[in-house]
Amino acid sequence: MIIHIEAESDIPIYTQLTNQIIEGIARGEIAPGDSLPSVRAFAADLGVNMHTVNKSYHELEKKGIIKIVPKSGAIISSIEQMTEEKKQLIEAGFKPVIAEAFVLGMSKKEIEELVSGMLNQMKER
Amino acid sequence: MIIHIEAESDIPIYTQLTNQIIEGIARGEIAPGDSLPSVRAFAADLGVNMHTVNKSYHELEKKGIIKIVPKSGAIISSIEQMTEEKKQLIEAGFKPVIAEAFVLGMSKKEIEELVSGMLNQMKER
DNA sequence: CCTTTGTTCTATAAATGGTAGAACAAAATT
DNA sequence: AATTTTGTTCTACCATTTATAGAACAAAGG
Repeated sequence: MIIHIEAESDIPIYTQLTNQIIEGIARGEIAPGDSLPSVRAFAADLGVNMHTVNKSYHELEKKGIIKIVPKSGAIISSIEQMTEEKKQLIEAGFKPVIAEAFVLGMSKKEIEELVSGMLNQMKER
Repeated sequence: MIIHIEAESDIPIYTQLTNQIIEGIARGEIAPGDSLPSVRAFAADLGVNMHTVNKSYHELEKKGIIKIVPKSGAIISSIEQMTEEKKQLIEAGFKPVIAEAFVLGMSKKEIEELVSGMLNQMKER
């Protein structure tokens, strides 16, 4: 999986990393059961600090996407059940981007097609 | 339009305000041509600092959603043409939320229905 | 004429983001 | 068994961001 960090971005490095790992899973490049590199190895690979990678991993664990097993590694979790709480968090994430797309002039149909197109880039389960 | 600011949130106050104004426009509660309150009046109303509202307004202007006319007010803009650059910014905004929803276990169909449902809360143009 | 307006400036305080180094105990490897 | 690697934890430092505060200004509005 190729990670591309932009130091100049206004998005924090650890967030860029978190998002790109999630996108890698969505695309099927890495799958549940697979291990992520160690924080030290990944940090050296990306040219960032160990603590920055560590923060990203803990963010992913908080979201329920990976499981950090001390002295063993960060393993991608299997998908658990969809709770109402999780669904509301996801909806809260969608809210501002949908409203902005609509206000900036995209039609409902265009937005739906954009979302469908992006979903087609992801690997079916 | 009702604005609800959560001081305890990890989302900056000016971002919360920006998003809720955008959502208000999307719902049709405020329309192009309408004026937003003055930074001082809005700040007093919300119980936040004048500069915080000012920052939100400038963020909205940067996005092309309002026009700040000095000594006159902040007027909601009409929708301009959809450029390829704007579409790519919107797509970049969708990317992480779609990937996360998918990885957290929502099916493509569920995601599409969630988006459609949220779009139906918005006022047709 | 007076108030309101957005802008601009300085200032302060807390939180965030990123890097850095060191130390530790446990797991994995050799 | 000895060594390396691992995630964790701690302190430390620095720049930026977030939020508030007050003051001053010129221009628009009533």
